[in-house]
Amino acid sequence: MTVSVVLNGAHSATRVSEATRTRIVEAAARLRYRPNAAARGLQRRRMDTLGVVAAIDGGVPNLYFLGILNGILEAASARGQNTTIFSVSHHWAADEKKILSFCDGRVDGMILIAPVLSASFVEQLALHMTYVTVQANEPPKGIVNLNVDDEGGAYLAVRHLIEHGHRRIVFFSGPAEFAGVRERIAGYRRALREAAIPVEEAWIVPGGYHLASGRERMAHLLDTTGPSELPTAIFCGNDAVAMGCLEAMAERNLRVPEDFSIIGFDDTLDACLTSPRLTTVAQPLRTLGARAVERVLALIDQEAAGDHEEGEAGESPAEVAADVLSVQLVVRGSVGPPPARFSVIK
Amino acid sequence: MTVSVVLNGAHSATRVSEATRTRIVEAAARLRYRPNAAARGLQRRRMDTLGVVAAIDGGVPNLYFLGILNGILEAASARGQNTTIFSVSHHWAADEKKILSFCDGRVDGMILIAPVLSASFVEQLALHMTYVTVQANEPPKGIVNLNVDDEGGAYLAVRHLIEHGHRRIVFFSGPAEFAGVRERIAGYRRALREAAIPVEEAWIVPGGYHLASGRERMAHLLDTTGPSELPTAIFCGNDAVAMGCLEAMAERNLRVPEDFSIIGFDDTLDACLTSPRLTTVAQPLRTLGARAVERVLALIDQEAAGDHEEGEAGESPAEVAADVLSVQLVVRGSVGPPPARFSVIK
DNA sequence: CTGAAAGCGCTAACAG
DNA sequence: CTGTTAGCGCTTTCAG
Repeated sequence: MTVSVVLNGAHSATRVSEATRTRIVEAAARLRYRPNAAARGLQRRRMDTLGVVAAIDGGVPNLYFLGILNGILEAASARGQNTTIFSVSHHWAADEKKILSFCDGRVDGMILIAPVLSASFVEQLALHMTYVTVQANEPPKGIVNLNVDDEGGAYLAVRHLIEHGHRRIVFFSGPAEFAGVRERIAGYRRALREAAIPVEEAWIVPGGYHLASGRERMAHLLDTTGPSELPTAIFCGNDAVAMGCLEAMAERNLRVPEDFSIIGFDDTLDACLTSPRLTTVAQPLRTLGARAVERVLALIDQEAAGDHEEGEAGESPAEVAADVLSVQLVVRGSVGPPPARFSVIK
Repeated sequence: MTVSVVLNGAHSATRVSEATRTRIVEAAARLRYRPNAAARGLQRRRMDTLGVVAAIDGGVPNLYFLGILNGILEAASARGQNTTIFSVSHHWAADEKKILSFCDGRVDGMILIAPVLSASFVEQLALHMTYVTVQANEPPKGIVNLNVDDEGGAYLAVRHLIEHGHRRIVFFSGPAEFAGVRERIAGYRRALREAAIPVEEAWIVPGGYHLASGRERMAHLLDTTGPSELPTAIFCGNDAVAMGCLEAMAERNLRVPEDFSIIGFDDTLDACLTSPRLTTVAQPLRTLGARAVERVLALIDQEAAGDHEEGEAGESPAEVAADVLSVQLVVRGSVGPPPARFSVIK
């Protein structure tokens, strides 16, 4: 009907007389007319909705997720898109079917946050849904994966320590299967190598990315190492681990940064709540989310266009934003010079 | 077609022969058939999706929201519902139009989290959408509003302080227009009254619910009050404010709980990250979210049923779960006896 | 400039 | 037991 035309804003060539226009608008108001999203979606083959798939619920508030989500929400809303959240367990493999079941046209595209992907799943999902990943463990070939510069961040952190005179630096790393863990180790190695400090393999300590793990590793280190063998600084794989370290030290009346320097990773907001406030490497979480939105939307549009005119492909592959975002060192109060108990080796 | 019947699980009386059933299932698999949510929604008048409206983005990660969201996500998913998030600015009034525009059938119901509602908006929204609120500033008549026992929580907190021997207790309260602020003040008064401690009106200090406000209020208190006039304990309107207090004190080398006892409210997870860990009043955030889901869903079902058979109304108003959830005191390390500098007044 | 007609993918009622 | 029919509310040609 004419109604559709006027209610959706003038449709190009078709102009409507002012008389009927107001008549329609009034009627709509009187009838409390609301357009129906389902019907519109059915017709337009577009729901204007993005799906976010993430393992939100780690028992612990997932600040990391919240940061990205804020970026997504903001960007999506700015482009008139809704956002629906699919929360999965941390066992991605167990929830693959569930995710697939969301491929029923209720969202136009998906953003998978820090997914643990299997090759077969990637393939299946691609069949039914256009999607991008953020910090996937194994960036699947052919899928857009947004990432941060883990290697560079770790390098920055460790170099910061070295510049303060530290040479005995332990790295409390993360679970091997997680995204970015390998890269952070590489950055740690590079910084040491550059300073001609030999890498002590035993000082790269793997463990979980949670507070308890940080506390345990620190406690273990403190309890089993002779005073002269202790490191002077700890580079922690994330902020939670760093906070665990802080706790373990507090329990033993050790001070930061006087007795040990501590540096974290992520800059989730709890980093400024510790005492002393944590020096850490900030990830651009919001930007990550916003960028993810841009990228899926681009894919969706491209696909929609492709349906109509198969040509015009590869129109601007040069314009795509980089998929690796840079990180930033945030200097706060948890790093100082090495304690006097060690002579600073020149 | 028969297809619909078999793909949706046996439809009561209509049984399908095993032969055609497998034929259909196979064909579906071969064709990579996916049902279409929009079409189904259009027909069933039900999207199986809930909307969550909240002001998520306070610049600061909103742990409060995240807690509720987790509860919602879990409960919704358990009942086969999706969740889409509508993020609004903190100026609810400015976003009323936006919220209304989401009433287009894409969600079957809404949960408004800590909304600031105007009477006219409540009315309008009710016209187009079934919804419940969580901790609305002014629980609108006739709308389900979930709440926690703010009064009781404050009472618990202050009594805890009193039991430790404190009698000089300042309350760093919240913004007057926020939900629960009045109630917490009432709880504070009740606890004091019960202990026959006169209420010093100047000790109920209003202010924002953020860290900086806590720091400022504490600094101001410390800087403008003679030592003999100082309180021995601070009851903070939320955890962020408590953390601000902690910071202000740390800056002056004051210790907790030796010099002052501090108690918070919310138990957002950062409460255990402070040093000492914060004694606080825990809100059942997850439960709040889960309960909200139950309630909207019940309303939606009821409404859907009402369309068919107008009767049978008021079938079980007694069964509805209470709308006020109880809170719990979480004792950690930030409360101790009053400092020796004050004699404990009997 | 306006309205009639077709159809998006699905479900529900009803004949074969 | 199976297939046909008629919309759900909207958009989009395409004739009046």
